[in-house]
Amino acid sequence: MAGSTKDSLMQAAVRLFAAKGIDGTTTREIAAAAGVTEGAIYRHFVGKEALVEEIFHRHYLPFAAELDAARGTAEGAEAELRAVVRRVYAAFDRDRDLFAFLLLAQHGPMRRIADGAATPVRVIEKLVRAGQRAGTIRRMDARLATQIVLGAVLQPATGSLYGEVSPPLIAIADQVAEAAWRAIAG
Amino acid sequence: MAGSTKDSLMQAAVRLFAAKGIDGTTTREIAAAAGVTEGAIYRHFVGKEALVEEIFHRHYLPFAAELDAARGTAEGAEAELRAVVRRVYAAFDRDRDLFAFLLLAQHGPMRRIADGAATPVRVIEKLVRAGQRAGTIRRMDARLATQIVLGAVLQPATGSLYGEVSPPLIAIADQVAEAAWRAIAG
Amino acid sequence: MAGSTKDSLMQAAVRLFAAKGIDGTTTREIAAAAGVTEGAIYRHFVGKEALVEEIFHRHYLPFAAELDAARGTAEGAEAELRAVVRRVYAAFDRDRDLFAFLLLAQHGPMRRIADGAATPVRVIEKLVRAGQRAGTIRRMDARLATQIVLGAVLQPATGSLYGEVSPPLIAIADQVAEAAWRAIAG
Amino acid sequence: MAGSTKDSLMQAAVRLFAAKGIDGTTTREIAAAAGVTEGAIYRHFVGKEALVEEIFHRHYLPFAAELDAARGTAEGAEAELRAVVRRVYAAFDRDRDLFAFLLLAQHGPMRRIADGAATPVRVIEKLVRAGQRAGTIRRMDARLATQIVLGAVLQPATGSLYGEVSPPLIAIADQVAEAAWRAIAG
DNA sequence: CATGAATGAGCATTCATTCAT
DNA sequence: AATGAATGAATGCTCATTCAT
Repeated sequence: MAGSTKDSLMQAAVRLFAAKGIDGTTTREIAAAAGVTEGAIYRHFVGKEALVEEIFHRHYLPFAAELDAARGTAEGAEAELRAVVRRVYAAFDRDRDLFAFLLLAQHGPMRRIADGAATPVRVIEKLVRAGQRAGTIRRMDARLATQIVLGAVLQPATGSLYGEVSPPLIAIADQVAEAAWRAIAG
Repeated sequence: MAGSTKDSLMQAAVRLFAAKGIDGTTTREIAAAAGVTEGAIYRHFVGKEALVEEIFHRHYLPFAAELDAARGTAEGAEAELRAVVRRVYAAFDRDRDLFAFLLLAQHGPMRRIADGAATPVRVIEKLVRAGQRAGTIRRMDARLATQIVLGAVLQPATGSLYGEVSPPLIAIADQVAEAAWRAIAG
Repeated sequence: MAGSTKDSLMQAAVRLFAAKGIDGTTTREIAAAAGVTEGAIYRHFVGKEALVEEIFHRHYLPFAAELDAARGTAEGAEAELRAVVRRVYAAFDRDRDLFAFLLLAQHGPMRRIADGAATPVRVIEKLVRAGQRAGTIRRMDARLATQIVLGAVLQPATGSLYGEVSPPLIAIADQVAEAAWRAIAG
Repeated sequence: MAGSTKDSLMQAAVRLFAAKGIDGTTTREIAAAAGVTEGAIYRHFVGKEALVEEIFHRHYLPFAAELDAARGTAEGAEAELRAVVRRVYAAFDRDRDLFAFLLLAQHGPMRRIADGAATPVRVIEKLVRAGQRAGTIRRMDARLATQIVLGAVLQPATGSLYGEVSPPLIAIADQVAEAAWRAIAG
């Protein structure tokens, strides 16, 4: 299959980035983990930064679209939120390394890239604003409400990475969705 | 004045770490920002890692103690939570760089250090368990409830660093405390 | 050609080590003398110390074996000593830098390595003990007799490095061998 | 007493130089071993090199004079040699560190300094030339004969530093002197 | 005399990247 | 496509030395 080495590199990079950070991971380590030499990286990516960006693009924006689609299938803000949380935790359970990478990449060099785009944050914000218009979500700053929900949902995922919460996360999805809902319900 | 250079170094380091990450900040940069040469770092710290650890120790554990004290002055879990959130946001407003550093250092090399100790996380957990015993907080996994509250409180701080929420945070402390409370209230 | 850069590095290192000592020679200088950049050193050696050790291993123990072989071809301790001295001085004339390096490395970090092994010192000691059993060498502490012979043979080589004795040393090999022999003959 | 710190520094330096070489010993280590701070070194010496030179001057040339005096009290080359060896080994037994330093300093930066001067080497050479004139020492290149004797005498000292020969050396002085004498006797 | 903080040049080593094969 | 050798800049750190106190 075409791109086998490229995939190995991206997979190895995700694992290492999740464990040691982007700056803390060297090209040598990535190559070694993928079973190739450093030079091979540059056959598939312009450089380390491009490798990071490609992983991010390949997963972050599609993930936002996936989330938005899940939201669209539900009726009412509460059901939408439950659908979104389920989808987030399913993604987490599917590939923890990738999720951890996405979590930390947002604080790093990916800030600009994710700026205007349809990110997961914007999906939740849309949901919040619709709920407020419908009167089911309390009147408060929508950006703030979004951050509160985001934190309530993502922090258990982070906590799971560090052993504070037991996997799989899908098992607690509805519980968290309900808690997040009460936090902002009108 | 005692410790002037050492303090300059720590202050400069916090600012740079918050902006570019620990691995992304060089000793050269820290020294330049503090107005000294690199060698001076090593008169005050064993190495870069020791500098990171000293900043962490000097602020993280004391911060947890401060939080626990704030919690102790309030009556009932709801009031306790409000007091804790106020204290957290006051700390954030006081020194955003330091708060940002503390936030990211937890994911990095500080994990072990903060392990058993009386961390902010444990302060909230204590509050949650007490509330559950008193029947004011819903019966659910205490660790999970802690993570939900933690996320609801800290994510707005993170969002503030990235322009999603307007400073000062103290202005929204009670609002957030109330939202976090509803999320877990019985 | 195999190992060209590696060989250049080792050759350059030997020359510089002989002239300025191991601690007194920098990786910068070695790389420059070999016509490469510093980084190239680390493709071939784990570090500076490993470079020193590899030079030592590649020459010191083989040299001991060569000496032992020369000893084995002669009959009687006196002839053996003459054969050994000839071989030592031939090696010196062949590569003075290498010999100088071997001489000084023995006092430095190579002490342990050469400890139990079949070193040149042990070759001479074997010769001495055999001579004593045969009655051609005086009864005295074999270790001491070995050191006396060793000094009588090596000091002219050291002296040659400093202009006290004219090269080539092979020209005085028999003379020195005879003097060393008389020193310990029965 | 005046010069107490200076003496401590020189004594500490000798010990460290003997153990780790001159380049391998740092000013920090010397200061620490002497119980002062680095700055104190520069109150007594222009720099590290001056410290090395002062130790060398204070001991090497006086030692040569002592040797020459010892030689002068004996009658005939053989007796002279015995007197010299006794004095050398007595010096070794008195301060092994100092002797080891002197031994290695000769290969290092002290070469020029010791060049024209009345060094121990020249004392032995004088003895050899006189013996050759008197007919008691074989006719051979005097510089070579000097090196042979030098090696036969000093190598057991070096060997003693490395555990090949048991101290005290004064116990084997006459034995070594006799061996060295036979090596060059007519 | 001695300290302790600071310097600035230099150290061994590592990095992301290039390129001939 | 991939390798393996090489680069050159940068990294964290150490060195001998200086100097105000």
